Amino acid sequence: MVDFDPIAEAHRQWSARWPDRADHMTAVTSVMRVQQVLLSRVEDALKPYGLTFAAYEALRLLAFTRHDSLPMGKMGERLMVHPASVTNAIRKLESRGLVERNLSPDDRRVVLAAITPAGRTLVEEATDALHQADFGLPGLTRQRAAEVTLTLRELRAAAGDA
Amino acid sequence: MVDFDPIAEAHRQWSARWPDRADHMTAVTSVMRVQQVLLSRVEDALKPYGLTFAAYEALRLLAFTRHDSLPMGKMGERLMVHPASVTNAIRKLESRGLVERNLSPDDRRVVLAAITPAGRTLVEEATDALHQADFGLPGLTRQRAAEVTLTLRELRAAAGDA
DNA sequence: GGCCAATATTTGGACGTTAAAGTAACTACC
DNA sequence: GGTAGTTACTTTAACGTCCAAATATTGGCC
Repeated sequence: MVDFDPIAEAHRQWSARWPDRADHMTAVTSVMRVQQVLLSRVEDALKPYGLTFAAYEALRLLAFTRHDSLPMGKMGERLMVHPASVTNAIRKLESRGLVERNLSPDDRRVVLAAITPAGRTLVEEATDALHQADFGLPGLTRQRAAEVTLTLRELRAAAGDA
Repeated sequence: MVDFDPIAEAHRQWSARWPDRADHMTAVTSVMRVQQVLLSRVEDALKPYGLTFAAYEALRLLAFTRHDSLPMGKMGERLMVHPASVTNAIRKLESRGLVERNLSPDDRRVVLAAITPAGRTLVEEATDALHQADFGLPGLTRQRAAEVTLTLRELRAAAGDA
């Protein structure tokens, strides 16, 4: 616990000037902070495996895939990131031998990223670590986690996403 | 609405393998996504003023301050970011004449960042723009925004923050 | 068949964040 | 008073994200 919460303090400041706007501002600030803290927790758990969360997500996605490979573009869609971010993530994974890149035989514009056996082994270990860390949210019940997801889906909708 | 939600799809994948872990994973993923979308919306609104959200927050904080200035370290605490991030943000604002840096007369280790008249003018304009954009959350009621903040405070607590 | 538009990926640049190391200045204590 | 330790800030380096521009390949259409 902290004796001073900057978010609450900011809300106080806004309320004094724009009482009818403070709640939206604080909601946004809260999202930013939760993301920051959660990312930090998750990356702590992944550090022993030399993976960032972005790298982990890419690897995890490939491991889920039926044929262990996916076009770069599809990965960007699933991970909801810019194509350049996928290139960046896959390049590092490839240099560690966790992923391979091959041109698609059907369309040579397409690059297929495929997880290697080493990549599969690592991602399973890393997944165990994340499970043990409860994804940075120890103490949160399953049910509450599901409710949070619903609330955030509403927020995504309000922001024009999904 | 989108015809395919990557977060829901990911939840499906996790549920098939780790039914009792999927909810936490999805909650985390949702936070990351909401942050990404919200940041994008907010920065769209700030773009006409040449401000990023980080720069805006620094400027806004200084404008709230009694004497229009704050030590760099205090800014880092309030904004909940690393000292290096404050240095980075203030350097850019200073180069645009929106902020000044002065050594504290009391303690010459301390750098006081102070908002300039130009900075104050700009931050008020930018604040209006954010208000008009409802901080990227049009359609969300005040009440709902406040509820979201409470939920996120619970999440921060679960993650070990605040 | 041949040219133009659309699609897929990469490259380079700008920004934000953190961790770790370095510099300067203040404080405590013998 | 002089040395040791702490504190404040900056610098450097690594990573992630996005945008805009460049490259390559495919597909449509006259």
